[in-house]
Amino acid sequence: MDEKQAIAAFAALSQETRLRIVRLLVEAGPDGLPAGAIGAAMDGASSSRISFHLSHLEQAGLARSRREGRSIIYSAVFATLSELIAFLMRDCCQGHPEVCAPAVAALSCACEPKTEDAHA
Amino acid sequence: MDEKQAIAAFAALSQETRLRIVRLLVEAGPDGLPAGAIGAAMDGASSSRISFHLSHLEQAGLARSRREGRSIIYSAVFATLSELIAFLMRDCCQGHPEVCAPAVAALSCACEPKTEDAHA
DNA sequence: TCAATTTTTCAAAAATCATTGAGATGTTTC
DNA sequence: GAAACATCTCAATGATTTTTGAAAAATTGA
Repeated sequence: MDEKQAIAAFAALSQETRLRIVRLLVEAGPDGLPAGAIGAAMDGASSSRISFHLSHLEQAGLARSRREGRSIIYSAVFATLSELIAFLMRDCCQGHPEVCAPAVAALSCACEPKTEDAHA
Repeated sequence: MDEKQAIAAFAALSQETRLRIVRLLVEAGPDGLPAGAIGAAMDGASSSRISFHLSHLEQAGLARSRREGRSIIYSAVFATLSELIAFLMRDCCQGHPEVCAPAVAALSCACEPKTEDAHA
């Protein structure tokens, strides 16, 4: 991930509705959710507003879409999220392990850092 | 770090000049750099422009300032960067270890994830 | 084919953000 | 105290982003 992509991703995540959509899509997993359901989850925001934010997220590489019947299903692009975390760590760790280490340690989710020779 | 803080941090990082300033400050370490030196490093941007971006970063908790003689020295707030990474991981990992694990593995910086019982 | 459903597109209005330049503030040196 | 230095504040301007509402496209079912 280069600087441009990172900036686009940060911009996409710096808006309340979009950040909430991303969280929703991450929860939803690879199957994703139809645009309508996403809108309903966002205080029933107008369809054009949701469409705007969804295409913004897609533009930033954080979501992808596929048509299924008359619905359009959006799902999170986990690779981009992963790359964004890596970007942030690369940028922030330069000689400062005290930045990354706590973040990794604070990780109370299902992620187990692969400790077997993880120096890519 | 709550949603509001995360949004502020993402917004701060989603602007080229600010992202570059953050990188510079991270490189500079805890000693930081005077505003003038930061401006000089940014293609010699005008002082008011740099001041605007620096106070934006300070507002977002990503930088702090102290006066030293006639200079004002800015330095990175590593804790916020760390929390932002943790926020992103928390959000993105929910049941999806394949997101975090590669990011952690891709970590080619000096950060060694503390593997001794790091389940805080 | 017609009507209903789902979502997008588009243009206009509103809101927010970035840059500029002038002037103000605090600090040091003489 | 005056001059020089480093940075900030403020108002004006321009640029970008967000929201809204109306209309258009794609799909399904009768």
